[in-house]
Amino acid sequence: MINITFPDGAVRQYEQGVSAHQIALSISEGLARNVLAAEVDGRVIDSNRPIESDAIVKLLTWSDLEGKATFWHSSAHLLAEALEALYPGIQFGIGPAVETGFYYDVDFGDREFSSDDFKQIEDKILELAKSKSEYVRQAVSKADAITYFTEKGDDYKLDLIKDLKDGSITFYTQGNFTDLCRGPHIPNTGFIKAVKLMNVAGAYWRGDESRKQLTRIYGVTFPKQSELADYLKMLEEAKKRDHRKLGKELELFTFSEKVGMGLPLWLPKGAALREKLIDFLQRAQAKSGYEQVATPHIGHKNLYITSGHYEKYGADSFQPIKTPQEGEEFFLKPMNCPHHCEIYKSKPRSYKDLPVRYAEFGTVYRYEQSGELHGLTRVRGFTQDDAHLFCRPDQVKEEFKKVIDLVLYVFNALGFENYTAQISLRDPKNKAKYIGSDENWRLAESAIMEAAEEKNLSTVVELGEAAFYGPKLDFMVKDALGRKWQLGTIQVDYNLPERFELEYTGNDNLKHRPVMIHRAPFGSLERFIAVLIEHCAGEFPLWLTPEQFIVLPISEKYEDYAKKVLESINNTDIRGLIDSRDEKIGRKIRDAEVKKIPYMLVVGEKEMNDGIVSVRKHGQGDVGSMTIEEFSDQLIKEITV
RNA sequence: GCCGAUGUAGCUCAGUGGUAGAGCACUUCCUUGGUAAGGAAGAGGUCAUGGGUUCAAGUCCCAUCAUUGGCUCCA
Repeated sequence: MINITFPDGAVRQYEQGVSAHQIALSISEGLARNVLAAEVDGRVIDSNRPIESDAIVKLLTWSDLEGKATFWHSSAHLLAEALEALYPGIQFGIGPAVETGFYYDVDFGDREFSSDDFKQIEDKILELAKSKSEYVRQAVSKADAITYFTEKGDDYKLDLIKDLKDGSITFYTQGNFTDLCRGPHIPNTGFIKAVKLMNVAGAYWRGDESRKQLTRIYGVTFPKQSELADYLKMLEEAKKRDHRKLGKELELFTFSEKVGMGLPLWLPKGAALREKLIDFLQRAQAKSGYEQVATPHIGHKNLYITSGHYEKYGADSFQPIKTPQEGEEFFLKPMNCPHHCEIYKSKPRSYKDLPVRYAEFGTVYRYEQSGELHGLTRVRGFTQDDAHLFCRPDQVKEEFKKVIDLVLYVFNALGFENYTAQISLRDPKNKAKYIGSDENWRLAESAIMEAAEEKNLSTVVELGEAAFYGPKLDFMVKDALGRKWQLGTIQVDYNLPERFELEYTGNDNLKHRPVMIHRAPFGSLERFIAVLIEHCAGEFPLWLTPEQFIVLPISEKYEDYAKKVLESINNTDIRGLIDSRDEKIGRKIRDAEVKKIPYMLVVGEKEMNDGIVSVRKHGQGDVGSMTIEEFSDQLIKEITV
């Protein structure tokens, strides 16, 4: 007998070699029907694999992340079986589960393939699923594996096997399809009740741009038809929040082919939003000892040679602007740091002066590949809420912690709760990619880790994600479609001070090198606003909304009173407008609701006589009447909270 | 940059090789109203651009540009 410990701590005894399925069956038949796989001592295995010794066992169902992943991985195999049945002779790359669903990379050879073929494949998948074929695991020798895929003619699988150790190779077979696979899998294909192929995309074999591009087919499956329906509905809802759609509808920004791709044009309401965000952050920064600076949009080539950016990005950037006479070359500024370094250098510094904090809403230009551009989240011209802190080595951690506080203040004020913090460190196996000494990197990396820990941030550490000049701490937020975006960033930099030969005089009367910290709580205004739009579905916090209230006169006769209301409320902190169109009140209300204007003030005979306004709140309806002053006071109060 | 999809009025979109369409928005007129769309008329188009096939192309083919879903990239 062996002891099986459950997640709740309960321990039960079973025969040696018992399977997760049998364990489930001993608890209830319903559970057994739903078990997809099992986590045994932290490792996920098939539910029919024998458990030979004492173990901690978690039965995995659809409600577990690992259960879903197993389900989708098995679905990928089923997709492959369907594809092979429909298009004999095609070759397969890899087919893993992803965050939502799965994909399979396929080499169709000369065959054309497009999403028009989805229906046929989906039908085939459902047909195969109905046969309830078991997923059968089989350990094979490396030689046998090679023989099998050589006969089958699948070069990609052979490429994968090449890197595998003999004795660790397993095949999984369901129906007529056998795949090289570590597993685990669900018991049989019958669990898969609903399928939807989502899209088709190109993907390089092993993610390498120089290798062949395969056709990647994305899909998602569910154990119930209704879950698929819910999922599709959720996607529809998410689409409604897309910042590109809302940006257009709310007249925040636009793009013009003539101006150029990836270069956003801010419309009046969008520009107002930007101004408010800038003002908000500048106030917070002023309190934290930042000073505003301003620098030009271009910089001399030598500036970027000094900074190292020319060597690293020169060829992949916007190409230089040349002067007609002297043959000088200037680059559009891709970042503000070199300029700020020169500002630091403009006079001698004492240790008593540090830290120095230079902030600038600096617009920068980067040549992003055309395929990377995406709404406001990836653009070629954008404004960073940039600042550079120059401090003594002993001040790094303290400054870092202050910046973390500032970022969290911003997130809190704008209602971002679901962020993750990522510490990006150097790839220890590829040190050539980075500028700077090992010692400097070690110092920088430990400063970030310690500051994050002392601020109780929950972080994930990613190796190889650091910038070439230093490690960083990034704050990531998810958009409406579940895509992760990096917002705030804090980066320690021991390299630029070196390259620019920045120094300060210490209390020992010797020259010392300051440490530089780059930081941007928003990341960029463009990306931040994009994520903000999706986060709040276009219903911004009242203080940020470009149009906070609208006066709706019942008819032309009350136009003058409406103007009086507008003028007595409008001040620098509150902005409103009048809808003086020749339309009925119902129509004006509808249009104001669609525009998501927070407050609607209906004025007619009654209001004019009593000097009041009838207030309607967006999404809530009529909230009663009050005097103009009462409304104004309430608004100011709401904005300052 | 690569693979796929898309491109028709300001917006959202119909359009089956044979005279370019709808709804909303816009302009004018009627209407002067009480909490989510009052009525009528009008104006608005090089069907992304450039080639080709055809008696005839928004429609079929090719190229280019842009948008878009991914891949690679993101100082």
